[in-house]
Amino acid sequence: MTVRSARKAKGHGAERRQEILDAALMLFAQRGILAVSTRDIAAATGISQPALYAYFRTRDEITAVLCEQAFHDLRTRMLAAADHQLPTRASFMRMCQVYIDFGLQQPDAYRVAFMLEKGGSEPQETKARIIAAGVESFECFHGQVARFVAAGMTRPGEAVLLSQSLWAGLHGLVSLLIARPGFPWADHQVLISRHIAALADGVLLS
Amino acid sequence: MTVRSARKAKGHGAERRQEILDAALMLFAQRGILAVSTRDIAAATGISQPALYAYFRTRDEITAVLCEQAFHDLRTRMLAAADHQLPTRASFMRMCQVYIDFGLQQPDAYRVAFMLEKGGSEPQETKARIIAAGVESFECFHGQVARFVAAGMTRPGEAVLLSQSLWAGLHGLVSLLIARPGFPWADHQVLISRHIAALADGVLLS
DNA sequence: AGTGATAAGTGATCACCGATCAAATGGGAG
DNA sequence: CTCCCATTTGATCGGTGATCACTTATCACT
Repeated sequence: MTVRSARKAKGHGAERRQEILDAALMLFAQRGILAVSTRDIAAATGISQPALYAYFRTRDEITAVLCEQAFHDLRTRMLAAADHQLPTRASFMRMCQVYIDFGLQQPDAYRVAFMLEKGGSEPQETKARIIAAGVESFECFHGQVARFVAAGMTRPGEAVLLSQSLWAGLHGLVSLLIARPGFPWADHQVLISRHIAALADGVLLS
Repeated sequence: MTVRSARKAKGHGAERRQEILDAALMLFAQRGILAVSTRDIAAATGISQPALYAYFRTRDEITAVLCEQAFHDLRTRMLAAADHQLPTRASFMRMCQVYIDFGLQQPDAYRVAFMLEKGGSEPQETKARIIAAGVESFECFHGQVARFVAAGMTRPGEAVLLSQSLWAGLHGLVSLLIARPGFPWADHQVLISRHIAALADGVLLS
């Protein structure tokens, strides 16, 4: 009797799982999340469609895992950008820029986390994981904002209010640019700069 | 040969169409847009599912029409709120409040207009109508912002930049409150007030 | 090396979806 | 009363997510 059965078979266990995630990520970015079926993912991975369900309970769980990975990335970026930075207006704006860049570079993950329709059925546990990933990133974000509050640089108001308001301000631009790419936007660079400046004026003391 | 065939049959022509829209609106608000099928709408209207296609070419067209109606309402509200108002900071904040109230009161229409996933296929014409409804509302919004710009009350920058930035700021809070009702938000009233104040500080001259 | 247990993978299938079609229905015109 | 045709429908199509019993292939143990 072996203590642990290290069996791996064809799919090589976790490797197959990552192959599925890679194929799904590519297809999502290529055709849009809702336009990709489990059969598409299976075909791109090189396995049959039912085989997916050996690694993921539902289709939504695939998107959830991809979402978690993306938000882990966002957290890493925000912490890296803030590390050893004094709380100045410049670093405040840099933090905003990091958030916006993330959303525009990972539009699918961002969509899943913050813009998706509430599913009709009840994959509560899966959905909870997605929201938790977003919340975790927000809390990291809130931690950064709290530094500016502690430094006395912000307008009056509780830190959590300022954080949520600022977050909403950033999210608004990101989500609109993602959801409505065909809108006659002003030049993205200029618009983003002006928006960040407006947010800074709205949150920081002049 | 009659000049105009005023035939009306069972469905009484346009009345049936409105009945379908009413039933769909109720179901959308009740279960979420994606969780309502054409069979559900038909059953709630009291007709068979294929009968829907005599009034709407696709399911998406039903949501599009509901969306257009809702945005017509938003336009009406914004114009009513701004009528005969001098451009003051108070009226600026009132305009923001109207926009936010609309989004929170018509979350489904708002979702369709600004937060929906790009469909896999190509109902270009239907989608164009939805976007057009949103754009029309934005242009109305832009017209209001332009009044504050003309009055010299705003920070430097082109009017279109200020409008799009402000719109994004408002949209961010609305869309997040809609999409993530389970998030540990601060008190809505307080959060909205603080957010509007921040947007005013970011757009208007102090 | 041979064998049985078991994980991995599959074809077939289910219920449901949006959409379409030929056939049935029923109210107005002559 | 009869015909006409817009309206409505049951049946059906291809596609979806998910599940099932079954086959396949790998490993542990003799």
